[in-house]
Amino acid sequence: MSYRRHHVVEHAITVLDAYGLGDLSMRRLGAELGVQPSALYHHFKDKQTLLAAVADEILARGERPVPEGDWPDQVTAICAQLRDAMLAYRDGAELVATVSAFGLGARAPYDALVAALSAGGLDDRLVRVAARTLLHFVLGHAGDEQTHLQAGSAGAIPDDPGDVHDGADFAVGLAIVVDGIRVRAGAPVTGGRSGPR
Amino acid sequence: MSYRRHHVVEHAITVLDAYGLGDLSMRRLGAELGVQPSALYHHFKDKQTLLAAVADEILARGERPVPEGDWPDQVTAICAQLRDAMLAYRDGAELVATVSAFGLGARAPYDALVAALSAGGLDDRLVRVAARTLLHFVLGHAGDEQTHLQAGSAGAIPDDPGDVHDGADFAVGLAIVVDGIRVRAGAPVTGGRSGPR
DNA sequence: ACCTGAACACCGTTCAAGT
DNA sequence: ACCTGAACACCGTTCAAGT
Repeated sequence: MSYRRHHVVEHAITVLDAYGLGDLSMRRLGAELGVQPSALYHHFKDKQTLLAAVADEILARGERPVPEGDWPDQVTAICAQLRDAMLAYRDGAELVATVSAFGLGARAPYDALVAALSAGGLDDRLVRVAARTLLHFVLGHAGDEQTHLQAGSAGAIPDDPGDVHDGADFAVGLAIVVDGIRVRAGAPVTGGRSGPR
Repeated sequence: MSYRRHHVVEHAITVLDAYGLGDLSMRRLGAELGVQPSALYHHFKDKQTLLAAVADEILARGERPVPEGDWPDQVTAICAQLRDAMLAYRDGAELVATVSAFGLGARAPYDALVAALSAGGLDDRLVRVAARTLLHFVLGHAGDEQTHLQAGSAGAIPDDPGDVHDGADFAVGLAIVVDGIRVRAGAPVTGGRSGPR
């Protein structure tokens, strides 16, 4: 819809990536587009709605085809894609988390997870709980990663618990959740090494 | 420290619970305490620091002794306590999530989880990743619950994916994560039913 | 140590009016 | 349909000065 509306979303992403979520204001956005702030309210009912559109666009830009395979492979791929999409822009994870906390945007990843889990034959209740649990992990972990990533290239960060936060940590955390779902689905647990102790 | 500082935190919790995080401003807090907003900066270096103190106080108020038992029992109890503490005050989950995203507060639950997992004999790397994964699940789920809980007693909420969000969903999600940790630790998976399919 | 008063540099949102 | 101009009701933070 509306060439102008899409243009606003695109420029909002530019501002977000350059200055961060805290500096993404309606006034600033209007000014940079050469328009009064009030003009933006012709395209978006409020700031939340604009942010939801921005989040959805960021997620859409990161979209990759879901690979062939069983549900654990697909779920892993969807989660990795979601993480990559959020980390691709400054404060991307915080933005998506904010927006989805209000129940506004970021439905695509949820729907993709539900589709993969359902096709895997899990029952509906488990599908819903598992999809949300995966999402909570990915959003939370990506938020942590981004905080620590951006702390390196900017202001100080306090003590910090947990330390590492690289791709390897993400893979381990994700494997924990996927294995947990496997167990609950009654599937054999193939991924985990089964005996350091 | 400082009788006055603690008094400010206590009143901030009152305001939070009555009007929500969006209405918890330095100016309003000052006004209700019969003090200029600038006076608050004698006790807290900025708003983030005040919010971190508020979050920590809310978590402290929800503290319960960790029960005897093996690590899965202890971890489950710690997570349930954390959830209850956040749900006890309006916007409690959102507040704790915000604050811990900045790496400022909410270290107590993380430390408690690390202690329980370490005592369970898991290796250090797994302990850290597992603790964060549990935290992401609990914060995310509690945030969802609170959004839907408060949507009932106030403004409208859009479509909503995932639906249920009661204590039972929390238990299932938590069991998924705990089982996943069990698998990775090489422990026998006792909790899950092992065969609807 | 704790607080006041005043200022600085901002916000989101609404609304009549214009083209 | 899309935008302007002006206003309303706010923000967080700093800082000299007071007691």
